[in-house]
Amino acid sequence: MVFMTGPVPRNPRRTTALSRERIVEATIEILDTAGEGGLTVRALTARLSTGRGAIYHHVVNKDELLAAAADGIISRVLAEVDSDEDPKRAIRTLSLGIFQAIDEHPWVGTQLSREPWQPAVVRIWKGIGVPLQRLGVTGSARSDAGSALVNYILGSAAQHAAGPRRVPHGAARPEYLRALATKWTQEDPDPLVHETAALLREHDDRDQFLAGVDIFLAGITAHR
Amino acid sequence: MVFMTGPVPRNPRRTTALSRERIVEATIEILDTAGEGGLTVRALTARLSTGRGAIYHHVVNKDELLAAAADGIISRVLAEVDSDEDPKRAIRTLSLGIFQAIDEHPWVGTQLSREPWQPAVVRIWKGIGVPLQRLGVTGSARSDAGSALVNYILGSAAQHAAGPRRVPHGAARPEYLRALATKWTQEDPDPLVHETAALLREHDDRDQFLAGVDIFLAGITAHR
DNA sequence: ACCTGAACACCGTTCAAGT
DNA sequence: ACCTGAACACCGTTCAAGT
Repeated sequence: MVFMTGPVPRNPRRTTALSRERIVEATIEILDTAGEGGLTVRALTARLSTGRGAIYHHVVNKDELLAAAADGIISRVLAEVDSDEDPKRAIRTLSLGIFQAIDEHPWVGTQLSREPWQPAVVRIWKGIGVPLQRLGVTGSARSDAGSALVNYILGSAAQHAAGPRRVPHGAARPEYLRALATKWTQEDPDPLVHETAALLREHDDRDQFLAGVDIFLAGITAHR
Repeated sequence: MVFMTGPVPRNPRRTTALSRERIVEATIEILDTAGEGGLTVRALTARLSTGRGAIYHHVVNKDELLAAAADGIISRVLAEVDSDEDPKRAIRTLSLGIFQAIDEHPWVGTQLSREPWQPAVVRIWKGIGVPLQRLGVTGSARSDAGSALVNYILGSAAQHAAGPRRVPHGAARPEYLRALATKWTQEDPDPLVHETAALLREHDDRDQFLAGVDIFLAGITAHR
């Protein structure tokens, strides 16, 4: 005979105590595997084997959670950039690092466009500001140059995260781009659209992103 | 004595029939007055004096509604740009027009970053492509330049819509920027951060945006 | 102090029933 | 064909009750 004082709990109890770090870690795991739509307080508390209200003891709301998760990714990227490098090279390395991080974690691209003064974005401003200074750009010229670069990076990141990133580089990709190009040319007889559509078929997002960074660097130098 | 066959309907019946145009119009009105958070299917159908399911006869879902509303704003902006103008001037006019539209309708800034091939974004690509062509930029150089400019514009728009735009240019603004600058300098002893914070106090988002467009134009010319 | 999970006040979308 | 509004399957957040 079996004595039971209540229903068997569905989730085994945690072995480690809850903490902000553990919660953010689990948030990143869910975002990476299930995407932004998959991040719900219910999914998060299920994974952490805890009650729904528990996370509100460590974090004020879901927005703070997303900002903390994005900062977790971005701070790792920035930690890898060598600050002794040639300034232009440092800017290219930094930009590409952010681009690649967003390619791997598309939800970061969306998140960075949501709140300009969240920790991750301030980190990027600073990461761009240092090499610009070493490039000899000072005062309001540095503000302008920094703002231009940061907004370009964040804009490319968001567009890439929402679009081509979702299509793998494998078999499905050329098909997807061809369908898109066909749709454009059917809707619009303009030869400009036709030429753009043709280029779209063989373009690479990463290369195009880096070309944009170089246009910027050229403009900053010419501007002086 | 009064005969009633049922409860009095809470909303008076519409005088005009429902249509996609009327629905998009009402969507823009709600977004402008109540913001993105205020746009719910319930609020929309209440304003249109109809049942919740009615809009699904004209529109597939809420995403399509947001994309159509954004396209309504952007197409008006692009219609005003004079295509006979000097190409560089046309690019500045177009960029500023989009920036100002997003300053007035911040929800557009958020929406444009959500889906790269929505009608409003394709319209912007084309609007930038034409003057670039007239500037003598062709082939993959035009792809690169166009992508750089569009991503810069959309990135600036999203950041502006989410941030300083929310603070009016009146009395509250200097206070807000001073508080932000103070927060930065307290958290970080780096002199670079201090200098940036000082510049932040007196910076103007619109001017900084235009300075970025000029850096781009300089870079495109230098790049050639 | 920290955690639990039911309850609350919402969502977008569907669909049988009406006109 | 178009519309209605109840019903469905979710949300994020709160809070009394437990340990």
